[in-house]
Amino acid sequence: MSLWVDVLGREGHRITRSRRAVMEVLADAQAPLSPQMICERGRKRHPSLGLVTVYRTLDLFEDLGLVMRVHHGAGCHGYVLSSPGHRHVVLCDGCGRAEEFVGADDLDGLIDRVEGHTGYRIDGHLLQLAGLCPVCQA
Amino acid sequence: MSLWVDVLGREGHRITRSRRAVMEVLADAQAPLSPQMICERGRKRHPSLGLVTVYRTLDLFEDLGLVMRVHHGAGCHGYVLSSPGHRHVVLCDGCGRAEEFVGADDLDGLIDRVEGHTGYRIDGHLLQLAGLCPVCQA
DNA sequence: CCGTTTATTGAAAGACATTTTCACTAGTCT
DNA sequence: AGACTAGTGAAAATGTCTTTCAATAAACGG
Ligand SMILES: [Mn+2]
Ligand SMILES: [Mn+2]
Ligand SMILES: [Zn+2]
Ligand SMILES: [Zn+2]
Repeated sequence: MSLWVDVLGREGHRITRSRRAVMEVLADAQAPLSPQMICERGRKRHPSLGLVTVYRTLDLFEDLGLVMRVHHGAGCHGYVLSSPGHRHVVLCDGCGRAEEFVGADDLDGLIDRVEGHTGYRIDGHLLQLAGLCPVCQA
Repeated sequence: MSLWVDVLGREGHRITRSRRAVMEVLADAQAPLSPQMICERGRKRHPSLGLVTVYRTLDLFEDLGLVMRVHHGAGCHGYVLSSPGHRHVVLCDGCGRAEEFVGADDLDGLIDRVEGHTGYRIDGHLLQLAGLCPVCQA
C-alpha cells in the first residue's frame, strides 16, 4: 500500500475515493497545482469530487506532512506531494516543474549569525529555490 | 527626499498623495500588513485613498523593489518595506513583528549541492526565517 | 456479508479578496 | 496658469475560500 494510506490509517482517518483522487492527481503532477486544478483533474478519476473536499483534503494532508504548500512570486500557493518530514523544493522558471531536494539544509551557520545580529531565537524557515530544470536549459 | 521618491522619479512615475500614504504606512509598521490594513491606516493620512489604488501601488512598489511580499504559513502574503536589492526577513511567531536581516546569505554551498544533485541551474530563492523576537522570549 | 455508527462528502450560500471598467482628478511640464 | 496624461476611486464583476447541513459511504462488529 502507498505511504499515505498507512499514515491516514495510523491517525484514524478514512481512506476515501475523494482522498485517493486528490493523492493520485498530485502523484501524477510534476508542477504545483491549485485546488481548482486538482479538482478538475480529480474528477476524471472520481467525477463527483467537490472543490470543498479538495480544500479539506489538502488541509488534512498538509497537517500530516503528505503535501506541501509552495509559494509563488505572485498569486501564491499551489500544492505538491512531499515525503513526510521537512523538505524543500526547487521550481523551474521555464516549465513550472517542482522537484524536492533532500540533502542537509545547512542553514545552521546563517541562522546562528542572524540570531546573533537580531536577538531572535529562530525555530523555523521557509526556503524555496528557483531556476531552470535540465530540460529547460536546452 | 526619501529613497522611494527618487526611485519613482527616475522611472517616470508620479509622486502622488496615495503613494505617499501607502509608503508612510509601511514605514511606520513593524509587521507585515495586508492591503486592507494598509488602506485603513492610509486613510488617516489621505482619507480618499481607495483599496484599488493600494493594490496597484503595492504591485508597482514590488516591481521597483521598494516593498516585499511576505509569505505566511497559512493565509499568505502581507507586505513589508524593503531596502532595494535582495533582502530577507525574520518573522516573530509571537507578535508578528518582521525584521530584515542583511549579512551574506551563504546559501552558495547548499545551492552548489542542489545543482549537482538535480541538474537545475539555480538563479533565485525565497528564504524567510521564523522564531521569537527578543521581547516575546520573555 | 449485513446492519450500525459516524467521519466524510458535496451543493448551495455566504464571506472575503482581487481585478476590471470608466469617468474624473491631480501631478508634471511648459 | 493651462494642457496633457498618468493616476485615482466607486461600482460591479470575478475569484477564492469557508460555512452549513442533509445525504453518503467507510469502517467495524456481529
Ligand atoms: Mn529546511
Ligand atoms: Mn538571498
Ligand atoms: Zn523546466
Ligand atoms: Zn515578538
